[in-house]
Amino acid sequence: MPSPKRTAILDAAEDLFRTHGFGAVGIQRVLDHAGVARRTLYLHFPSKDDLVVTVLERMDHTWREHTTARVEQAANTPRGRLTAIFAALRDDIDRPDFYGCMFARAAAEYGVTSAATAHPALAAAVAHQAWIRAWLTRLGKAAGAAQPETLALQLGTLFDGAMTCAQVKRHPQALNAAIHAAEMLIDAAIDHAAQR
Amino acid sequence: MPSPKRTAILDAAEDLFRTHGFGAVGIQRVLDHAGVARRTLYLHFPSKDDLVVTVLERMDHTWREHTTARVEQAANTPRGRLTAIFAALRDDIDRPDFYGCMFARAAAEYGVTSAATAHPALAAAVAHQAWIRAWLTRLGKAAGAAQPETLALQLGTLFDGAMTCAQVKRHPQALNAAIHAAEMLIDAAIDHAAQR
DNA sequence: CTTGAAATATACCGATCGGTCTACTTGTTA
DNA sequence: TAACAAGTAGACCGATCGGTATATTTCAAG
Repeated sequence: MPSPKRTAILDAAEDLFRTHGFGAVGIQRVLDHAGVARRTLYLHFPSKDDLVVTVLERMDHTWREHTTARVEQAANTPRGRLTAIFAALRDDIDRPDFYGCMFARAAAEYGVTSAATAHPALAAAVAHQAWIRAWLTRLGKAAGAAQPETLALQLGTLFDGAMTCAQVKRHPQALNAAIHAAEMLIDAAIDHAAQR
Repeated sequence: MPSPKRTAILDAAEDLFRTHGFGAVGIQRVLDHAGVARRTLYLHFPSKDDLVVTVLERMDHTWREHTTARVEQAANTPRGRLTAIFAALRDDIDRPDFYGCMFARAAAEYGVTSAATAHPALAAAVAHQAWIRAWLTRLGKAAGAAQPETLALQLGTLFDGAMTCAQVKRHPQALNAAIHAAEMLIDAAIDHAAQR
C-alpha cells in the first residue's frame, strides 16, 4: 500500500529529474510540481539524496517490467528477443520525452566524487547496467552463442552508446546502423558456435 | 598569447569539472584551486556558463590534437587507424583519472532543459560528436568501406557506449569485446565492398 | 466523542550560489 | 616619474539551497 502522497512526490521528482537533471532541481520545485507540503516530503524521504535513489530504483524496476514484457511479446526465440531489445530501444529513443539514459546521467552527476564516498545513486546505475548485461547473457546463451558473455558486453555497449548518442544529438540513421551492427554481432556469435 | 591567469583558471576548472561535475563545482572552488582572485575570473569570463563552454571547447581541441597524433603514429593505413582509435580509447579509459566522456556528461547536465533555450555547452558536445563521426567517415571511406557513413555511425556508437559503460562501472573485458566488435564491423564493411 | 496519525502552510536556519563592487597593490611601459 | 592595465582581497548583493521547527487542520478508527 504505497501512500498516494509518496507516489505523487516520486512522480513529480521523476518528471523533473528527467527534464532538468538531478542537481538542477531543488526540493521546492518538486513540492510545487507534486502539490505537496515540504514537511510531507521529509516525512517520506530522509533527504534529497534518498529521494533521488528511490526515483532511480523505481525507474529501474518499471523499466525492467515494461521492457521484458515488450520483448517477450515481440518474439518467442532467444535470437528474436535479442534484436527485439533494440526495437524496444528505438521506441524509447523515438519518444519526444526521451532525455537519455537516466542511469548514465546519474552516474555523470554523482558517480565521480570518490570511490570511498560513492553516492548510492551510482549503485543504482551499476545495478541497472548489471541487470541488462545479465539479461543479454541469458538470451545469448539460450540462442546458442559461442561466448554469450562477450556478446552481452558487445550488445550492452551498443545499447548504451545508442542512448548516449541520441542524448547528445538525435541522428535519424544512427539507431538503424546500431541495430544492423547488433544483428551482425549476434549472427557471428551464433554462427561461430554452430561451425565448431 | 593566452594570459597565464586565464590558463590557470581553465586548468583548475577542467580538473574540478572532471572530478566532480559541472554543477557541483562552485566558482569559489575554482578560485581556490586556481589561486586566483574572484575579480580576475570575471575579468576573463563573463559567467560560469561561459567558463564551462570554454573548458569544453578547449577539451575538444586538445582531444582532437592528442588523439589524431596518437592514431596517425600508431598506424599508416586507414584500416589500421580505425582500430587504432579504439586502442587510444583504451588508453584513455584505463587511466585512473578517467571519469567518463565530459561531453556526454555536459549533455546530461545541460542538454535537457528545452530545445529553445539550448545551453551552449550542448553545442560543444554536438560539435565534438560530429567531428568524431566525420573523422570515422573519412577513414572508413579511405579504407574502402561500402557504406562509410553507416560504419561511422556504428563505430561511433560503440565508442560512446564504451565510455558510458566504463563511467558507470569498469568491466575488465568490456573494452576488449567492444574492440573485437569494431573489428568485425570494419571487416564486414570492407569485405562487402570488395565482393561487389 | 476522542484520540492520533497524516498532511497542511509557513517561518526559519546556516550555507552556498553566481555575480558585482570598492579599494589597494603590483609591474610594465611610455 | 607618471600613467595604465592586471591582479588581489574581501565585503556585499539577492536568491536559492537542503533541512528543521512550530502550529494548525483534516479525517478516519476506536
